[in-house]
Amino acid sequence: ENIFDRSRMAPKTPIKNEPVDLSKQKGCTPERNPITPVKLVDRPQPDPWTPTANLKMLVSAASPDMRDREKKKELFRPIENREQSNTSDSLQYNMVDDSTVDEFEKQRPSRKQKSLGLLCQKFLARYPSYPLSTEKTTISLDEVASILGVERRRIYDIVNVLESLHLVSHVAKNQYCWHGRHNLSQTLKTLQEAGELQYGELMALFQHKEQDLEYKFGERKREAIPECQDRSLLDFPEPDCTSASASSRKDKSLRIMSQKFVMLFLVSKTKIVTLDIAAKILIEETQDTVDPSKFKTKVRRLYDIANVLTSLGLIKKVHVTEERGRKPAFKWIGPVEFPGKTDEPRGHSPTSDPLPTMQSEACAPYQIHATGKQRFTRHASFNVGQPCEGTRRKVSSEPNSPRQKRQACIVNSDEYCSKMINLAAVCRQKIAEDNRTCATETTLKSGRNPGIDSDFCVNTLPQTVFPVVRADVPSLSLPNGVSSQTLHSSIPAPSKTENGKPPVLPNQPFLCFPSSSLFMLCGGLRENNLRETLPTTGDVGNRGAEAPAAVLPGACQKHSSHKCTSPSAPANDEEPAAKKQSLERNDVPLSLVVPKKSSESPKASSNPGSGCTSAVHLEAFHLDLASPAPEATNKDSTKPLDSQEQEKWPRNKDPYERAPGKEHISKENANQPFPPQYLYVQPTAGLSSCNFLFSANQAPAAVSLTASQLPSLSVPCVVVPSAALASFPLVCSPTIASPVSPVPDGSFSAATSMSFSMSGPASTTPVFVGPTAVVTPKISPLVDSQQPTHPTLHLSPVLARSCSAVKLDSPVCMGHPVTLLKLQQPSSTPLTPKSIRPACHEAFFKTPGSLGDPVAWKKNEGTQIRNASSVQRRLEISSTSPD
DNA sequence: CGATCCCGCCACATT
DNA sequence: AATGTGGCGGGATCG
Repeated sequence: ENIFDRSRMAPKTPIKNEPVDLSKQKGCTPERNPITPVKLVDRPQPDPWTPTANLKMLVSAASPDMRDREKKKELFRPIENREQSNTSDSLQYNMVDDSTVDEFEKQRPSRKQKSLGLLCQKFLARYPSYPLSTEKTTISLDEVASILGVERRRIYDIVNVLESLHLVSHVAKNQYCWHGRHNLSQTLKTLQEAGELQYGELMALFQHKEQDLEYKFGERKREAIPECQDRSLLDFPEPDCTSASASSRKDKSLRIMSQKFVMLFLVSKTKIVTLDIAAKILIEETQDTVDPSKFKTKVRRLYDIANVLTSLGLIKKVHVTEERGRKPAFKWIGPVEFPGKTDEPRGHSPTSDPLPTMQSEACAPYQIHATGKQRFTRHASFNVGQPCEGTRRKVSSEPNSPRQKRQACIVNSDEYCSKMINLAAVCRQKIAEDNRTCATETTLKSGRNPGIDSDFCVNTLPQTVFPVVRADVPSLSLPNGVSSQTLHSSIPAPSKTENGKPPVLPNQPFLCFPSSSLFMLCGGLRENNLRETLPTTGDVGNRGAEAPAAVLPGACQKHSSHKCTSPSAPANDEEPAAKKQSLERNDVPLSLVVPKKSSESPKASSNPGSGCTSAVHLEAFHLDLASPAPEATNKDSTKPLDSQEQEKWPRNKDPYERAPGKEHISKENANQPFPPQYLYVQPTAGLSSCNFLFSANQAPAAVSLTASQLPSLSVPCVVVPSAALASFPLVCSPTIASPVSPVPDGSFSAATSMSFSMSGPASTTPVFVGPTAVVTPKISPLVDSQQPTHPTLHLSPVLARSCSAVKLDSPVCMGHPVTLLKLQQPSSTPLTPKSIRPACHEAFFKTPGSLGDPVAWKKNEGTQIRNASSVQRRLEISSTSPD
């Protein structure tokens, strides 16, 4: 070091460092002695040099060199690192020694250059946003700190925020594991849900205006509310923190603050949060008396967090001018839709890894769900996907406990808002009660799951709720444009409807059968024969029961890596949570029908295989598509997918026009008469080992299948061993394989066959069954290519999406691109002011996911695609900002 | 002068 | 006790 100093610093050093340097200097060079004194004399020293400072200088000076040598010189200019502010002083003396010094001086690190935001960018630049699942990237704090030329403390600031979003995880001492943004949307979704529970009302209050009212309603609408309420209510009261463990003060840490901060954005209607409001909300304890100092401190922290979030591209700084003047604020510019769409799918699979942590940390409140344990188990398995598994273990084990504590803490913090919340709570309770009546059964189901982790709870609850909420089917049948609207409207309605009809809302498109084991899934495909299955659904449907023929094969694809839907039943079957099975389609299943017992009968009748299960769960997902013709008979569907797709493609070209909204949809509809629907019948516990999937019909699929290869399968139903399902997530993509997919139908058939065979044994890998041939390998490439082009995406992309989705995190598969689009549009569309539907969607998705096994899809193949989320984003963008 | 937020002390946690 | 973490707030810098 000394040497080093001499070469470079020598001149400067003397000036600055009085005592220390002197000693050193003396040792080193007598010459300087004289100098030093002079300097001192000259300058009374503005510099507060401290021994530490010297050390720092040395270190900093050294570090840069190190970097250059060792690493690439790339990084930054040494300048940054150096703190020598010696400038003036040094100049005088130093001039002699080094002219170069001056330069450094000039460049002195302006504050900005050292900002946390910039530092964070550098940090992020070192790691891929979407690392391959296979590669686990470990981050060494010391290493990074030295490379970036900052103190480790700063790295903590960054890492803590990143950890709150699950971009990294704390593996071990000084070691963090980089996950990238694969799970980001999932995390955000979770946070949003949590946020709604905790802050929805508060935010509404803060954001006064008439909006508030709406806001509240909207929130209530969302599934979260009811659920949350229960939880929240429960949780809040609990002072658990204390008891649970000595809550370490750390619990409140930056991490939690960060999550809460993000929640505020996600809950905020405007997506803009002012610092003061955030600080007020986040300050624990009495909101009444806001200790000024505390407030100030909080704001400081928020700046720290905001800097990191800004670097992540999730928020941006803005100013809001209010009566009083302009206030600093931040606007959320990250993804927003997860709830409904993107997230849904993800929810399932992604939940596995990310959620656990997330939930534990952030969402202490949600514990209710039953699903928990199962997930846990799976959870472990899930880990596979993630990069740092080995580490994970630790994490999972270790962190959990601590995190739990944290949760407790969180709860407490929430309490501070209790007053405000209480008001809301009252309302919620009412609502919740209503819901409960309806949901009770469902809940019970969830409850069945023996082990429930608090972590998972969040998801499950909402899910459970959803089913309940949606009652009406009518909307389902809706024609195109209408359908989309209805869906949305319907969704919101429920919440509002709280008035009284919990179980079935008139408006709602879906019927809820509390205990029903059946779920209907509606694929984007036009014809789903499913409706037959459900009386109510019938509307959806379409043609008769027979229609359903198109079996899953076409519709559903399983992908080993993909997460598709999950079927749920936990592999074990022990607890066949009815819901779990839900498939998800990521698509946006508009409606969900859960006919319970009653439904069973119908289904059973309808289904040949039904016999297996006395209690079958039927899940129906509905794509919003308003397909023009519900009528579209099977036969229509029978049209070769290709043809349809082809048509679509061309159209895709014009996406822009469509984009605006419904119109777009209508077109699609035209193309696709119906969203395909699938019925998934789960065997009740133990009953059958087989699961049946019925495709509403996708003609194409059916056709292809039968024609090409699965003559035997002519039957509309696909039977999948429950066990298999459990282990695999099913994805049903009503949509046809995009033309892109090279795989011929034959492949498809093969796939199907495989699925069956697979089912028997418990294979961990999910099978993807698609009407069209699905090619796993291909998928990835396709996805990539497609992604870039957003417009096209929506159409063909189905597969891609599904794939992508799968790859990513989302457990759910998106089967129907179209549907998604539609949904999004509406949501994105300015038309409906309220974003209600999103919530609904989310709930939707969640349900399956949460219920369903938490398949650990996410891992999937190594190659992960940016997810559906990205796609969605694009979509949204396109739709939202129509050019 | 208010908005930002760097810096690093020091308490607490972990090893 | 050493070391890792990270809460916290003084006070510098920015605009």
